[in-house]
Amino acid sequence: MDDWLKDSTEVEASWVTVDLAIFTIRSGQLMVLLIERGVEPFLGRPALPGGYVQKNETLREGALRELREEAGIDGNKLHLEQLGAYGDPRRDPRGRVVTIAYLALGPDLPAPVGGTDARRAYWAPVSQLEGKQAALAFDHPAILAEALEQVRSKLEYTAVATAFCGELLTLSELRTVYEVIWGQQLDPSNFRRKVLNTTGFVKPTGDQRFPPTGRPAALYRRGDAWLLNPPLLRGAGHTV
Amino acid sequence: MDDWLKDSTEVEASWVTVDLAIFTIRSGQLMVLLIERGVEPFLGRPALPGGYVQKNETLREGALRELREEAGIDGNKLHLEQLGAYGDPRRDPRGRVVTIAYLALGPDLPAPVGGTDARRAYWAPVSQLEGKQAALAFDHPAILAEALEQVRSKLEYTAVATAFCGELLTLSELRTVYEVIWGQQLDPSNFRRKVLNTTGFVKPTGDQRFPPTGRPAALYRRGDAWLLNPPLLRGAGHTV
DNA sequence: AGACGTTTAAGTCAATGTGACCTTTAGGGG
DNA sequence: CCCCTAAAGGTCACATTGACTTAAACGTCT
Repeated sequence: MDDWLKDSTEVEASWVTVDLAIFTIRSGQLMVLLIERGVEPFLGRPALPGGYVQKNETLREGALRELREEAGIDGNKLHLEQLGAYGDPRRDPRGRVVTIAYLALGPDLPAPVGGTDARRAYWAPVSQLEGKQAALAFDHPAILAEALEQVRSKLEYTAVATAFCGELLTLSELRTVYEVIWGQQLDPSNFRRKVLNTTGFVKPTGDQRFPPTGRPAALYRRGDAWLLNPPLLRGAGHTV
Repeated sequence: MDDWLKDSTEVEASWVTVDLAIFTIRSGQLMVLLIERGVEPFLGRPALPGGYVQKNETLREGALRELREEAGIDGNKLHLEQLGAYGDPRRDPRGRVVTIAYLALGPDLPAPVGGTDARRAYWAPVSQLEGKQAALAFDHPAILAEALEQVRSKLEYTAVATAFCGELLTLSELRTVYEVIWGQQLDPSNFRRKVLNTTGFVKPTGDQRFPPTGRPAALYRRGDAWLLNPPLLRGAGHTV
């Protein structure tokens, strides 16, 4: 890169990486995808998957590539949005590394495979990680915390909850997403009323799904609306 | 920086900058601070203020420094939050430049002075910029658009509106912030009821302010609450 | 001093949304 | 056929909202 770009000796080039906070719901728990680092620094420590942004790719393309390489996940199937940039000069012992964190949400995803820089990849329950600041490498505890708050908050104001469900979903499934992520029970009847009265949240397909026991559930598809108006607030009420 | 960092020849170092979308309200209009570029590329074109992140400073510290250098504004007085990272490899003709956009909001700020890379700095009414995609340099039209949507949305769910007011504020001032940014009139009486019923939005001081005409207005201070529960939604209703 | 204009403050009321709870419906299995 | 279970649909008191009206507290003008 040309040196005339710099207008001060205090400026230096940086490495730019993307890190991914990938969430899914498995066996009734909110899970985040972690890797065990196969290279220094933090060799052997758990971390969020990620890697260097390459030449000629956008940040989002880099995130999609790492999603495929490190987690073996096809990014077209899930929701991907930028979370923010983390650039504390001391966040990486190797030097100035600015990372762009991405948030990815998907339905029950396949068991991941290890990638290039990772010994192995696995789903970790979020409940076991919260509070344990020391576990993850780099500033990944902070990134994970912000990602979690982002998810919990976006459930209220957007239809992002459908990203955790498959193409066809029942209202029970959707309600379970909220219950797992908010850690609080919701009234099934009121939830149904709220969702169906919010235009564009879900649209009926006419089909049904037959659970092992109980009345069959109507199947829905994601609607066109993204912002929920009015929002679906997590009130203090009804924590069982 | 050590070369062993790179794990692929496809990886390259990047320049990292911060760009600022600084908003204030002046003469009943939402204004954004623009500079006229004094260097290539886009020489002479209007742009958001910004510059390179220096060694040993965090991204936020870089944003605060640019705020001071390019706009002559003390960052301690205003609200500063990160908006997101923009890293399309074609966004800067000089090469790979990843910029971290920051959003800054403040009460009626002083007339700005030009800085190092800027011929001059000035407040531009947002209403004159919206839609005119060609005016701003780089991808700053997109950054400005996202910043605006962020502000409009955050007014609903957070107490960020107080950032546009001074330390002491009246409910009319606060309502005007909403009206200017949303471009829609609000019912004074209902607005008052909503704000005062939201615990922690504002707290009374006991003092009064005497306008040139009319009944004196009670003075309030910012409250402790950041998230508004329930939110203050901009319904379709009451557009004058 | 008193009437007036202006702005803040407070009150009314119908319509709507919410939380808690109950009843009915439609399956599968003993 | 009855029981269990989960979905679907309904009830009702209560809180919130939007539109509107009324009262209070200034400065100013006559």
